[in-house]
Amino acid sequence: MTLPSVNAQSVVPLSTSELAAWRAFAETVTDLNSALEADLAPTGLTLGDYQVLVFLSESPDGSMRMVDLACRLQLSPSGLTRRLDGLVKHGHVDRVPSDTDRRVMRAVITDSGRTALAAAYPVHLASVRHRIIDRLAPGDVDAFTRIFSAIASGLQSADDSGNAVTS
Amino acid sequence: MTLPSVNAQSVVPLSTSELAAWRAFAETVTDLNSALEADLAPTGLTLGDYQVLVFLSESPDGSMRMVDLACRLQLSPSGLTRRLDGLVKHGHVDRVPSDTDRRVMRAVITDSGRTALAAAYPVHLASVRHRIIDRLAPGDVDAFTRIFSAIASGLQSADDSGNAVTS
DNA sequence: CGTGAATCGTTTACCACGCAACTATTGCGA
DNA sequence: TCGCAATAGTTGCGTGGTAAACGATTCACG
Repeated sequence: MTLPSVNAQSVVPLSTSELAAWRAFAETVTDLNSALEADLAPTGLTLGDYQVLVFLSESPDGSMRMVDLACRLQLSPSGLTRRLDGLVKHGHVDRVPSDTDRRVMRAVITDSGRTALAAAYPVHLASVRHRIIDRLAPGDVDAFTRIFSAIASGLQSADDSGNAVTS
Repeated sequence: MTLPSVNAQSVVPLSTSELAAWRAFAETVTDLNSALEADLAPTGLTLGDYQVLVFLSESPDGSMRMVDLACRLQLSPSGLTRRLDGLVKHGHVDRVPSDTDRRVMRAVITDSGRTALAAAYPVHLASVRHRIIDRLAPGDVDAFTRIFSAIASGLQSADDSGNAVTS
């Protein structure tokens, strides 16, 4: 504890262009999410509901274990329980106990769920395209992918380890 | 139901590279926010608290009207009221009624608030730098700014107007 | 086998936010 | 100047998230 918190003080500040990048990002993400949510709202699905249906529909048998689904959705177990409650109430998803492991419940997309997803898909597609993709200059699509892949890869391991990010 | 919902169907799907960009973004943003929040947690401030203090400290007299602050924070009036409750309780912010308009309350950053902000600043700076900026290739910083400025500009007007986004 | 650790899902606080209703105040127009 | 719409902030309520505690089940290992 004699060392002055290792490296917190010695970080080189953001340059003007770096600061601009960070601010543009931070100020936009919230609004963007709100817009995507609002675009999807007329379909009767929230963005969260939509993602559940997407993941389930992409599964070969249209079902997933709760744990796996929660992981994909970046949701806590209890959060997924609540989110599924809504989808089950609307008839878009069924809860089915696994026959091989009596601890696990599988979420299964219903016909109603597939119908709702099919109806929401073009709306969401148009939303993403108009709000984001169409705003990008030709070369920026790849830059976009490159940037967030790089950020994501740095996020995987270094949670509270602090400095062991890379070199 | 004869017409295929006007224009939802006619949207051109995402290409492989466009889809990759969208997925990389969508899957990363949540984790990134969690990481920034976790990095800042040891300072005793949430990201939301931090932003309040930043905005107040940037004001010439260290104070702002609730409405203006809520707008900057992209928060509802009630949301700001409650967020300030916490900061006031911790002594980082004072509520002071305006002397020119008795409807308005001004949030004022206290010495304690400036101290907490000064302590949190290098932590947050290091967080943003390590999580984001240092991950970017040289030319990508400007691409980052360009991308989110473009997205933000498209968000400003077109809320539920649907298609009047641009051309 | 059998027992203790690990896993799975839910329930129970608790917290943060938005919406709508409400009070107080201001400002505009007849 | 009177009255009414608009504005500012707070509060009650519903929603949706997490963390922690809990029961049920499975797994690993002696």
